[in-house]
Amino acid sequence: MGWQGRHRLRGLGEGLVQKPLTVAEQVANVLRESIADGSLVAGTPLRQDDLAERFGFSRMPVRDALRQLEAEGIVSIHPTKGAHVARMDTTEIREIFAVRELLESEALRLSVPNLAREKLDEAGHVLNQIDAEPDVRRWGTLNRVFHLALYSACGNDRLLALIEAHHNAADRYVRVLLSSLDYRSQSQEQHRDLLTTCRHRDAAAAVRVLRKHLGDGMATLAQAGPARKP
Amino acid sequence: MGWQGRHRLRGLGEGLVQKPLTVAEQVANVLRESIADGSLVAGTPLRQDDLAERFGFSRMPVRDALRQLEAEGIVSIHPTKGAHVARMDTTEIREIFAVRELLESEALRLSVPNLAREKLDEAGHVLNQIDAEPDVRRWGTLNRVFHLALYSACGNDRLLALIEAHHNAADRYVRVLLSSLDYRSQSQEQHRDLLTTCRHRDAAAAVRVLRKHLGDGMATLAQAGPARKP
DNA sequence: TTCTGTACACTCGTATACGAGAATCCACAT
DNA sequence: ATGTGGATTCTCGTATACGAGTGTACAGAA
Repeated sequence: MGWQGRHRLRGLGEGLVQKPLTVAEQVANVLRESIADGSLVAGTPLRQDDLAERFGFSRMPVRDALRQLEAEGIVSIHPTKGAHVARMDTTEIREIFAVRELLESEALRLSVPNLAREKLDEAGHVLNQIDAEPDVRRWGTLNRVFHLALYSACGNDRLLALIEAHHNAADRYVRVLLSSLDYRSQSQEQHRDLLTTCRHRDAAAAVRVLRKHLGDGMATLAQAGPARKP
Repeated sequence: MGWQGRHRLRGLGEGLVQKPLTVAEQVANVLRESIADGSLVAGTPLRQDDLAERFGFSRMPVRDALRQLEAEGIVSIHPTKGAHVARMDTTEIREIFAVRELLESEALRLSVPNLAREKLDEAGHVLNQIDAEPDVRRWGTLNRVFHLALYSACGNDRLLALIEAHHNAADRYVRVLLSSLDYRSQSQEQHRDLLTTCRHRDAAAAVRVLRKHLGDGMATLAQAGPARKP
């Protein structure tokens, strides 16, 4: 496992700490990232003792973090049986992508007319970063940043939060796709189409591109067929 | 406060306990219900010590419960400052209802063609229950049951879960509406229209009715203007 | 050899305990 | 009378400790 931080968790957002970051939240952030980037694969048991020892804290903040992640849907907890990285079968992936398509289409439709030029440029910059980024692990994060930038002007924070949550839930599976260079170039092409339509303020066309983008991703994923329950 | 259960929490679903109900979950259920039915109004501070003593347990399960409720968006937690029942200003209510309209319209559209006749009858039965129910506190629950019954055949469990969560988040504000008999009768009328269109398998019409139903509710709420920050 | 029962080990849920940070209140000075 | 400083108190976050439930492994009997 390559994610142990061990006493060195704080490191992002060190300067502008509005809310004091509790240990539980830091642990949750590290675990979420490790799950998203594939370091922790589906089904991996998450023992409270192990995690506590690994991070160098007690079990209490670990418990809090696990509960938080359970609420986000990326770990499952059974009382007396422990927690494990949530599994997703094909039907669940289909469900997630259906919800994503619904949420993101609406957000995009609302956002396009109000998108500032800076945001568009920012999104374009992220696309270039993706092209230049060799490390697949960071691709998921950049992908999320790009999409959220396009939705950012939708004027509904709750909608954005939902979208981000579902992105996180799906990221570790999407990452499987990204190992394929074919899919990556196809995805980037769609991303640029998306950005262009947004620049032209053509919301309807943008939504069409987005729907195809998500549909292609899901189809590839469902076809690949993720791991089954043991 | 009229919600203290104190050592007598278990009582619903006593027989078929698939997962052992932890104390934390029981506490969460009681708190959620108390918030939804208005016993705990927005802004009420939730002190861990108080709750623990009131319920007769220690602070640990209370902490777990609060974290769970925070994830559901109905309580806010600030580290070192404690938890309180989440406040919602007008814009947030607007956001919630926008999301609800999006989610529930889609669920209804998908569900209508597949709704079994039993479910329709069940929904109709719930409507009669609402008419016969004098206690406003139970109205919110019945309302949720009715709506979810109509969506139940949408074939997307995750979508249903999202809808239920947003119902819970909004329930305590909707409850304010229900104290008005005017709104209650209007709402019931729309409910029956909704059921009728579903019986005719007219998804488009059903969605129109639902949109108006939700739109009216939000408009009334936004106009009423909920409590401000102190 | 196989099946069963018992005992052990493991993990979680919950309780208690301690330290740190924030808020409040009172006293004192201006 | 009012503003400021400090001390007390309150609450939370985290650590440690204990009890209960479950799974497993080993031994003994069929």
